[in-house]
Amino acid sequence: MSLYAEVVLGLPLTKTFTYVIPETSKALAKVGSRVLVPFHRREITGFVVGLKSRKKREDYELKDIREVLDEEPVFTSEFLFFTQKFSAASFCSWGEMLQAALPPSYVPKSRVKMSLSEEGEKFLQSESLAEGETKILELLRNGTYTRTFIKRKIKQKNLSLILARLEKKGLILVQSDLKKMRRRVENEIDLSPVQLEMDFSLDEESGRASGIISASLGKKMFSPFYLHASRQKREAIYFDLIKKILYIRKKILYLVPEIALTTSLQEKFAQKLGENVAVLHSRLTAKQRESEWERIRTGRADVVVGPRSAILSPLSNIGLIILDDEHDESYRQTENPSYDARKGALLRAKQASALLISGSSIPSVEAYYLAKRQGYLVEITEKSADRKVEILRERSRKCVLEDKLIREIGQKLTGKNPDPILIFFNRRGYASFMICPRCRYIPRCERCDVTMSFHKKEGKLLCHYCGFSSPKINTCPECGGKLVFGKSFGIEVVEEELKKRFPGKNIVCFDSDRVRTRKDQEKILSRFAEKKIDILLGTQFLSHQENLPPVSTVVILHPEIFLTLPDFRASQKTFQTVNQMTKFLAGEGDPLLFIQTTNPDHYSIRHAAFDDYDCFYEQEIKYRRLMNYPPFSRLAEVLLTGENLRALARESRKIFSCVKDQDSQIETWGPALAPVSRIRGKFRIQVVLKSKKKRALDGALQKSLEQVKSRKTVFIYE
DNA sequence: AGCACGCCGACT
DNA sequence: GTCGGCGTGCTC
Repeated sequence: MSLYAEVVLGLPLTKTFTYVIPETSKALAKVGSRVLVPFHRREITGFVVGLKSRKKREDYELKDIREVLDEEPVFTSEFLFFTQKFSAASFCSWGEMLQAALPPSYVPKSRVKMSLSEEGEKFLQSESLAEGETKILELLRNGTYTRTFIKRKIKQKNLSLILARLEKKGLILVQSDLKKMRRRVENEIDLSPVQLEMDFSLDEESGRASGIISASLGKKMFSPFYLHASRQKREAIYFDLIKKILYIRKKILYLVPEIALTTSLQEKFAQKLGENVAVLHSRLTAKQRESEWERIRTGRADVVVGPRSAILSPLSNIGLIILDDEHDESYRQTENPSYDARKGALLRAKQASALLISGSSIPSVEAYYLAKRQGYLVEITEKSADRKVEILRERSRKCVLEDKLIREIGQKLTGKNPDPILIFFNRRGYASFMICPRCRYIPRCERCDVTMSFHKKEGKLLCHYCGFSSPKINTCPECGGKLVFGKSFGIEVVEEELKKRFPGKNIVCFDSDRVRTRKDQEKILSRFAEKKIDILLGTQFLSHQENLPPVSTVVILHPEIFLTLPDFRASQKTFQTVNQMTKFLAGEGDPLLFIQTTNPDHYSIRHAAFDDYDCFYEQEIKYRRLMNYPPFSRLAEVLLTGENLRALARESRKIFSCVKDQDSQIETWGPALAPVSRIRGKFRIQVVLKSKKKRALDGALQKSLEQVKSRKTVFIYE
């Protein structure tokens, strides 16, 4: 009797595929194993998600599994179940999600490669061929290449036809190669309980908070908590809880928004836990990634620390998931597979009957609202030190820095005890575009629908979306006029202005364009700490540096840039950014905060300046309620991307009409071109759906997406 | 996603 | 009439 396997593939397909398990592999093929399968003239890796002894229908001939790649499955059935639900909730492909859960080297794919045959070699010397054909053969003389490589090298259209012709004539050899990955499987081991010497003494309030949370440990069921407290307090409480979880021999998943934050955490853990901590993220080398992954899978690691992708780590027996800095939008993975790790954390904790602690000092209003309403909010409120705040209304658009600001900075720098100053401004480059005043020509990126930013220091034009750059041009290529800078200036202008106003002072600019390496970062930060820098100017990139020493004066220029974005969370983003920047104010010594803005009365800016989360929340939630935005509704943004704009337009209209047919009460926006309508040569069209009836939205979305052929990404806000 | 098939305009 | 564009459909 034959045995069949249900296989999912790492492609944007919703179906599973049935394969015959050959006699010889019967013992080996298990649920959760990787298999190599033939699929549409290719060989790719699939994942067994079910076994069957009878096939469903006889419509077509089933193919055999070529090879079972694992002796031990890579996925447990719990993990398969989790990813199935998580991918469905994220409207992305299950197979792609499973693929993303493995080290890339574990997902072999056959590459069809072309090489010159002996026949072809002879031909090349004697016969005459079409121009395209000769070019290809000449290229292949140098080696064996894949289709895509040849496509890139030779700018010939309908290449596949020519290749097919050459193959038919026997001039080229087409072979599929496969780099197979050996997987070093270690036996699972049962570690004796960790020797815990972690002693984090908690203050009274933190102790109480930790107590409230750990009280639910005994229940052994899913229990969510939201911890609203400062970073320091949160960390102490997390560690206290981690200790308790380890004691009952369960595992911990600790999520942070950025890879950079894993390093310092890892160090903190390593001192106490040694080998028991694993780190998983995309910047590890292939080898590191494999070894960390196997260590986690085999139960050698008790704690896994990582960014959003770590939600897909092969950890079993989870007792606690920590979701720190819950408000941070980098928990959202924006492409293939797209998901929100916060949603994943919730699902995974539920399935594991684990504790879930979300934490932040500036919660997203959605999460805060829910936590309040469902009674799992734990708060430790601290009054931040008194600060003097001055919000300067910008009067004329022409000046970079208001006179008053210049005076104040000058005083600070020359006063009795001069103290370094931090200045934040969030726009890279010198000017965000150049323009010909005569014919209105503006240099734009070839592959994206944006203007090229002018970077003076590097003397070039740069696209901030795809990274394409070209040398600076002075004259208009259309009419020969002299190009001038567009009116929205960048950080380099601020730097120039500061240097002009304060000659002799040491002014350093810290942005992602000029501070590239880790070493450069550290060099500047340590010089700043030693007070060898008078003014440190930086973009948001600087505000993400967590070990920046506090200073007595912080200046924020134009935080209202975000408010112009067509995004219902613009205020929240502004609040979070500004508030994060104010965290660098020292607690003592008359801290002083300046904000120069065209929008000085906006509540997000005002409340962030005074570090007043509660007031911000009250106002923001009012607005959300009024506008029926999340958390009072569910909002789904469907983004279609592809080379062909016509096809996209057609597909997007399909979504629109299908949703309307399903449920006329769902509010829709668009279809419309996305704010940036083309990136890297791919057009972007979006449809936004909104509904109070969350189930209805999901259902309608599911149904309409089935009919859409183009690449789609769904962002859910709730 | 990739890749083949099949149907329409512009050219040796 | 063919070549070569792109819309359409399929992959166990």
